[in-house]
Amino acid sequence: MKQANLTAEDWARAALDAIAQGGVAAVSIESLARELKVTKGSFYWHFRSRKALLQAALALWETQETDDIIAMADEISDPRKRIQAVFRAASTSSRSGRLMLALAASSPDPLVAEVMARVTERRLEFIRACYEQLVRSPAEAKRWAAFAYSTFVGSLQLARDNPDALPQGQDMHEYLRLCINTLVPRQPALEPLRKAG
Amino acid sequence: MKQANLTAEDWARAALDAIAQGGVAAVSIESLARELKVTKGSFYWHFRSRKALLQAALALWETQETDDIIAMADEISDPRKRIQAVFRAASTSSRSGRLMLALAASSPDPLVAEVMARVTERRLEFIRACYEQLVRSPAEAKRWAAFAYSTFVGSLQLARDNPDALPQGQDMHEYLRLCINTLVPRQPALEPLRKAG
DNA sequence: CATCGTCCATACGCAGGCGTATTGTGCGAG
DNA sequence: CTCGCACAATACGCCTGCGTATGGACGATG
Repeated sequence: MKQANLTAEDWARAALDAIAQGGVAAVSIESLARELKVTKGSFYWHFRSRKALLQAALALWETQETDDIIAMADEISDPRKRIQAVFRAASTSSRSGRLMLALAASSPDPLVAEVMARVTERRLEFIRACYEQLVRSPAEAKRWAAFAYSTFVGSLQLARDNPDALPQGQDMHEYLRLCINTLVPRQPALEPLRKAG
Repeated sequence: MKQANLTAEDWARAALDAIAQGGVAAVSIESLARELKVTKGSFYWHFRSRKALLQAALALWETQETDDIIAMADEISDPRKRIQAVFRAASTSSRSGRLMLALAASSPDPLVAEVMARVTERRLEFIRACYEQLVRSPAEAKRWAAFAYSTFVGSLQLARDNPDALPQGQDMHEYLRLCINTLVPRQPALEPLRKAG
């Protein structure tokens, strides 16, 4: 009937679920034990401490996240389509977004901060590389990458906290199209004019 | 030498500081008391419970935030300059940004969720009204508003967690200019072409 | 000086979480 | 069968935080 023996990864996955739902602070050994229908005795056989559990959960998240997204996007050669694919992929998985936002929110925790910094760095670098083929200078590519990533993260947050603010259904597609079209320059040398203000 | 008697607002302000630094979970009466050099006895004279403190802090934040920003921006008549002003204002105050992100991260808490939803709603409505004068249809205005607000929130988060990702110093101005120029259509009827992909 | 209200300190009970120590249970190997 | 090991339950001490109860300290007021 039931899976008799738990593994360390089972605990790590449960921890990620808890994080997605209530943040890192919600990762308590005893509450996870209740959810897994066991007691602390089980936990302390698999892990030395709560800190070790968090490290395992973060490691699991890091590999999952990077593997899934980078692998998926690396198969697309056209840089424009690659950016679009990343955008669309991340806009669909709700849990993945919640998880990432919850982790980003726990940046005071140095354990989390280190992993988050590394993951964000890798994602930004990926996007930046896409833009390198679309704009004139490396500095421009960096700016566009930060711009696009910011929009992406912010949209996730808006979708989580104010779902009514993001147009739903058919209009959602229009919204995505607007973002993508705006964030992906059409000619290699296109950048907005500089006479604003 | 010292302000002998604390007020309820002193406690609320301290709570906001704690939230900005460690999230809502970091608001503990006893730690705040330590910081304020008093004991719990003081707190429970001013407030009935921790929940009451959070409510007061949230109320304080809501009025401060809306008053400051809306009042500042309402004096600018040109919708383009108004959007730019909001963007620039929010990009400068570090504490304000941290605070907002910390609150957004605590959306599971229904107390926080309600306030956040209301504040975000008001801000989005403000931006949407600006765009109404810049684009053709109301639906477009809503999309642009969500787009711009997402970029804004995401930039805050990037600035907090990966300050190196956002170009610093002089390049920071370039980044802001890129975002603003891209996010503020120059002619009333301008929207990106629809033949992408 | 006596008294009262305001503001805070002290002391307590209680709950929940971390980590440890000890004990139990099932199962494969010999 | 029994022995040993992987896995889990139980019980404990400790800390931290919430909330309460009660007792000052101190200034205003009469």
